[in-house]
Amino acid sequence: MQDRDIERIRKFNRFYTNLIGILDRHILESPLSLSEARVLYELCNADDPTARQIMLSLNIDEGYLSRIINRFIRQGLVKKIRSEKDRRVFLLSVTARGKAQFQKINQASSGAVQTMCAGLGECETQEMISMMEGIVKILSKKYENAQAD
Amino acid sequence: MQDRDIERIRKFNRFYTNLIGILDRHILESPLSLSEARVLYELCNADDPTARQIMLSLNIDEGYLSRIINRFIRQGLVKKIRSEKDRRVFLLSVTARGKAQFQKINQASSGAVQTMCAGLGECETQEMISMMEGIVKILSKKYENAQAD
DNA sequence: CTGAAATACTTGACATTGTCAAGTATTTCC
DNA sequence: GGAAATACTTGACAATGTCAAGTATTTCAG
Repeated sequence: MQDRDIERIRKFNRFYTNLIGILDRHILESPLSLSEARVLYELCNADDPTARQIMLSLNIDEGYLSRIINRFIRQGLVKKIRSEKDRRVFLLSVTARGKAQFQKINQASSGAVQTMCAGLGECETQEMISMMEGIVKILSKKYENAQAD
Repeated sequence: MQDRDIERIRKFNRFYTNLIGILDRHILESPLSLSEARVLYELCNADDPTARQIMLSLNIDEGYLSRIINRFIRQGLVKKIRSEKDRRVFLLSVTARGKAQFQKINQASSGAVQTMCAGLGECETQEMISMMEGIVKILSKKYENAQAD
């Protein structure tokens, strides 16, 4: 691959980093931080999640995560019950309130995406989405479940 | 735009956020933090940069930036001279040492991109790049100089 | 069966990163 | 000439993330 190609990719990366930064700022208007939002996302989308599992899939510090989860519990967003199979682990579940909070963030996030696309024509939008999916398809061969480098 | 479309875009955003996170971790092996690296990038790529200008283009806190720049000066990466035209502003310039540091980060960053693309065929790579540029083209109508939301 | 090692989570201490607001110097413009 | 605006700095602090040691439980080699 040529230097010129790398430069083009990096240019995209800079552009998209910036864009994601703008989108994320919308989410930060919620009572949750970015990391908290990601943890909640993970909790809502994994089945029978545990701290360890989230730590691995989010590649987040174990202690930091422990505090986030316990904050969620204090806020009534999440419950944990000790596993009967292995009493070291806690099975985590999102409460109704947690799900509501998640929905709120979700809607804010979707709203931000809509804002980002406002003004684009239907055709352009579809084109863009299929390019996004094309990129994922090409890159996900390597980065499917990549957490480390 | 349909909910389904938003979800597809958000999926890409999650994928790419994750990918950028992986790439950034390479840069963090340098002595500069991510923000510092971005400031240095900006300093190296703007002409006659000033703090204010960087603050605007990076959308970073003024005080925070001030400290980063003064740290750079202490480290001999940057020099500032008071503008004769307007003695409130400082004209910033990157020293040889600063440029060397920048090159180092640059190379690490390019290396990370290469790793990310390793294993892709020439054709796939070109396809991917043109999709990236297609996305930028579509979105940059709105987000050309977007800093705020 | 026992005890050393491994695993899951917690906690304290701390470093880094980022934010807010007040402060100084200079310039602009009525 | 002086109030308002601009460019930058500084202090105080909050948010975020990291490291390592600590507790409880389980696994597994001998």
